[in-house]
Amino acid sequence: MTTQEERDLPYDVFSRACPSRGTLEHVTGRWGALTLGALYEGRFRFNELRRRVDGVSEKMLSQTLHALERDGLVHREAQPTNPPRVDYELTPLGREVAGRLIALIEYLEGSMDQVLAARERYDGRVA
Amino acid sequence: MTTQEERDLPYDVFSRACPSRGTLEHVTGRWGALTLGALYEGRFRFNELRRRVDGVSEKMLSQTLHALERDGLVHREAQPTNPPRVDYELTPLGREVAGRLIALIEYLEGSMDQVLAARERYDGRVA
DNA sequence: CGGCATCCTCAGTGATACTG
DNA sequence: CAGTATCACTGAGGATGCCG
Repeated sequence: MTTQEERDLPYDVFSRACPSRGTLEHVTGRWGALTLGALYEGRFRFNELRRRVDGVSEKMLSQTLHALERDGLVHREAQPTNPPRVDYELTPLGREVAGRLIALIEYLEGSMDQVLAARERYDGRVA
Repeated sequence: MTTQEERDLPYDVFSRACPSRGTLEHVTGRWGALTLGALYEGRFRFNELRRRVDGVSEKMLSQTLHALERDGLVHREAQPTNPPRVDYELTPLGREVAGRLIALIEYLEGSMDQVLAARERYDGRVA
């Protein structure tokens, strides 16, 4: 078995100081994951995204998009028209990352029956 | 292209009310992701885990493990000895989930050069 | 429409102490 | 060793208002 110590990668997310941990949090964070998931479907304007990611506030979506853009996962394209039009889409890198995230999300969605059953068992034992 | 509306799954994480969103947050949350990642390597005792997940507090690790156990992703095995000995390991379901998470993490770790470069470009444009 | 600035709150988090 | 309990604090995040 490969232990963590043996991995010895340049960017080890298990280390507190590694920048990869920050990026992982942008990607997997509450709104990051959902935003990437939504963008995996295509290219969207700000308010379209906002509607797709149910519950996200304007501020958090804006903040999330900035973080992802800075990390090179999302491309922002603004047209200086009036009214302004801004489109967001994944970069090739973002697409790779989002793809893996989607695999996780879809597996989880498909396993919710198991999860819910486990919860009932757990709560039954504790209660 | 498959739009979100067309998916129409029983558990849609994009919906605010869906329980899958809660589980996704347990899995991808700050400590959840790292804990699952660590447990993917094998079976560990509480304090062993604590050392592997750099920076996690006792309280947060405990809380994280409880949430993952409740969701049926982690199995907890306590021996009523003295001193007490408790081992944690992934369930089969947890192993599937963690595997997909690992794929994401490792891709991200391997792409950090790109990410860091993107950040410099971004910061350069803004500054 | 697509934001940014501000204020405010409370839930997530860490530190500390204690227990079986 | 493997936690639980308590407290204090920070910052994530929501609400509101304004602007190009």
